[in-house]
Amino acid sequence: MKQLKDISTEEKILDAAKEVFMKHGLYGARMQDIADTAGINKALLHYYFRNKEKMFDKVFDGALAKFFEQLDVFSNNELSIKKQLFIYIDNIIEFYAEYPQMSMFIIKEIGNNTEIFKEKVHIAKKNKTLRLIQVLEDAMKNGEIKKTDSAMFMINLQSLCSFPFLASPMFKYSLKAQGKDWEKDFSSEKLKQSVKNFVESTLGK
Amino acid sequence: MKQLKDISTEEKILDAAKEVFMKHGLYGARMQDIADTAGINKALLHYYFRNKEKMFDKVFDGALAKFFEQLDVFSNNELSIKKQLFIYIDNIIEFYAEYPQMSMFIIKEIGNNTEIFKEKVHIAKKNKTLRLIQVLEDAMKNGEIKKTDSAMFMINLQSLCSFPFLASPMFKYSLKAQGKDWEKDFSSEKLKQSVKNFVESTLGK
DNA sequence: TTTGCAATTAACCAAATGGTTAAACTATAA
DNA sequence: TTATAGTTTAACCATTTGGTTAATTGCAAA
Repeated sequence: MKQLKDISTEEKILDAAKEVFMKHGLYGARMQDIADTAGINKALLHYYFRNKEKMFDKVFDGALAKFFEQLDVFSNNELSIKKQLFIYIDNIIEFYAEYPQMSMFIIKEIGNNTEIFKEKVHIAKKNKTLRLIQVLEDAMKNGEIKKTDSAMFMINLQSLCSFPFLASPMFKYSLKAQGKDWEKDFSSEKLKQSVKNFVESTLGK
Repeated sequence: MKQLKDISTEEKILDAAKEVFMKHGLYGARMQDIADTAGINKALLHYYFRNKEKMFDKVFDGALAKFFEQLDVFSNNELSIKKQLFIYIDNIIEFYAEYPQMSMFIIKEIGNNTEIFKEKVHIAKKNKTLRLIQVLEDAMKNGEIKKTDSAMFMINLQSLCSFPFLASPMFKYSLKAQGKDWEKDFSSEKLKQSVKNFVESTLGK
């Protein structure tokens, strides 16, 4: 029972920390806010995690690990490149639907401290090596897909998948002003289809 | 000379405020940081702008006005819809190249306080009414362009144009890890072309 | 030169914030 | 029941932060 309660409190804190850090970032997040969100005394935060930065690291590392998990698809050489891309699109969009603030979170922290990020990514990636661009260029040479600027393709792909979630407050507002309804006009499924269309028209033969 | 100096100091403060607010947002920005960046005493900030929020408003209102300026193209009915879109793409990408943090800035503030944002937008838009979606749907009915989900098209378009600038720290890092160089592989011109290709293949007949 | 007013600064204040500590509580093993 | 160890809390501390104030500087009109 003791063990169970321990985990529960630590869990409560981590959940609250995730929420608050995602919203405000390391810099803007307030310890009291996290404590209130978790429904516990502020001192407990320091009891479980020595200080703000250590707590932030825990949250950030978890986020990063989940982020890199999505890239595993491209290690599967048995699938065609397009199949791999389609699976990746499904996964990454579902991931962003669950953690809409994730890309902003990562972008901000990467910008604030490139060196530490480099180290963290190294750990999160473990032995995995991501070579999406290489995989793409190989497939282009094979004639498996149309030739195109591989780096720009990757940028476009990431843009299409993550921005809608990041910017949903803006889109909600903008669509409403034009007599549309975000909840009706947007869904993860629609976005998946739309991104796949983009891939098809860019790479498909 | 007095008048000129006044403007110069106020200008210095606004430039510094823009820089710091863009980087950290209202919540995370520090008045001392702004003062240091402007190279003046902190008290001067309160001398020219009563307080932090008022100063933030000035910066935010300016940003918002510039943002909405880009939408003027769609009021020009003499150009074909595709021409309008191409001009918009050129303008908005150049805008983001100059203010890379702008969309994150707007998104964050819209999310934090929808009501105030609504009011600000109302002022920034003035008499302009934006009906990009309506314009698109009309052109589809005319047979001027291919039929597609207009809301999703708008979302995709915004994603492609603004995310690369937002996420440039991430892309820089990611490309480097794959043996590529962001400075070489990415340029506003390349992005413009890429987005235009997207428009062409989505709407073109 | 002197006067007067706007611009600028150093020093200060109250509130907020990250962090600490000692006491109190809780559950379990003896 | 009691001793013990882990858990939780209220009260506190030092620093930071937004904001104020009174004094100083600079400059233009008299």
